[in-house]
Amino acid sequence: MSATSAPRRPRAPRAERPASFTITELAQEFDITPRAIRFYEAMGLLQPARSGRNRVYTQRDRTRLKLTLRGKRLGLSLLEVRELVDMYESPADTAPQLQAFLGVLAEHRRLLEQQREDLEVTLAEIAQHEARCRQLLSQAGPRAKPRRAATPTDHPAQETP
Amino acid sequence: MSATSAPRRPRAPRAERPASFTITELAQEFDITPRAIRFYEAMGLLQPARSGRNRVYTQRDRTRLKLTLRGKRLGLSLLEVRELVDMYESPADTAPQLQAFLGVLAEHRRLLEQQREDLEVTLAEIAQHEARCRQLLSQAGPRAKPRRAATPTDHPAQETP
DNA sequence: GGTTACATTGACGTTGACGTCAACGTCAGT
DNA sequence: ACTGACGTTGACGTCAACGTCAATGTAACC
Repeated sequence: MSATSAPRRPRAPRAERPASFTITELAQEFDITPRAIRFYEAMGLLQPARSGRNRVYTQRDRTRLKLTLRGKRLGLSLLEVRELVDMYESPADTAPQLQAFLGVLAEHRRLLEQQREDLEVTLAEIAQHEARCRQLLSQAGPRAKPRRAATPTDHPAQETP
Repeated sequence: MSATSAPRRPRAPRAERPASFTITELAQEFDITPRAIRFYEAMGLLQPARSGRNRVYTQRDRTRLKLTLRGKRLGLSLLEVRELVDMYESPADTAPQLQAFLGVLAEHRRLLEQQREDLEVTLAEIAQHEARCRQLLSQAGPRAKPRRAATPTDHPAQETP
C-alpha cells in the first residue's frame, strides 16, 4: 500500500543513454515478459553478461532483442531470426562464406517481397471495405434503418487466376 | 509399374475453369496437405459441400482457402483470418455492425501498416548487406584470399533511440 | 534482522497448427 | 470378386513459443 514512486534503479547514475539494462527494463520497454527474454537466450539469440547471478544486458543485446521482435512480427521463427542475426554479426571474410551469405539474403528478400505483395493486396482490400462501410453509414446511418446495400456484390470476386 | 499418365479426374468434362475441386486438387495447387485443409474446415474457415462422404470444394471455398493462406503468410492466426473473412462475407446491414466492422478493419490496418514498416526497414538492411557483400567479393574475390574487410564496422549500429 | 521486491533455475503445462497412424468406405478398372 | 487409389473419421503425437508455479537467492530498505 506504500507509494510506488521510489525510483527502482540507481545502477547507472542517471546516464542519458544507459549502457546496461536489467531484464525487467527490457521487458517493459518492449512489452514482453522476462520469461520470453530468458527463452530467447536459451534459443541462442541473446548472451547477456552476468553480475553475480543476474543478467546484465548491453546495447548490443538490446539491439538483438529488437531485431528478434521485428523478425517475429514478420513471421520468422526464432531459429530463422537467429540465423540472420548471427550472419549479420559474423565478419564472413572468405569468398564462399560471402556467397553463402548472399544466398541466404536473396532467399529472405524473396520471402519478404512476397510478403510485401500480400500486404499491399490486403491493405487495398481493407481500404475498399472501409470505403463501402463509410458509404453505407453516411447514406442510411444517421437517418433510419438502412434497407440493404445498393451494391449486390454477393462476393467481391477477389480472384487471381 | 504402369504409366502414370492417366488423367485421374474425369469429373468435369475438361472445363476450362472447373466449378468444383477435390481436396487433393486444392492441396496440390496450394502446396499444402489435405490434412491442413480439413483442419481449416474444423476451424470454421471452410464449409465444403459433400458428395456422399467426400468433400466438394467450390470456387468460393477456393477463394476462402486462398485468403486463409495469405493471412497465414502475414502472420495472422486462423481465428483472426476467420473473423476477417466472415466479416467480409456477412452483409452487415445495421449501423452498429458497420461501426464494429470499421473498428476491426482499422485495427487490422494498423497492424499491417506496422508490418509494412518492419518490412521496408528489413529490406533496406538486406540491401545494405548485399551491397557490402558484393563489394567485398568484387574487391578481393577473383584475385586472392581476401585479407579482412577494409570496413572495421564492428557493429553497424542499427539503432533507433 | 525481518520483510519486501525482484531475479534465477528447474519443471511442467498450454496453445496453435498441424502430422501421423489406424481403421474403414468407395469407386474404377481388370 | 479383387485390387489399388483416393477419401473419411477419430485419436493421439509433435513442435514452437512461451506461461505458470515452486523453491530459492539476494540486495536493499526500514
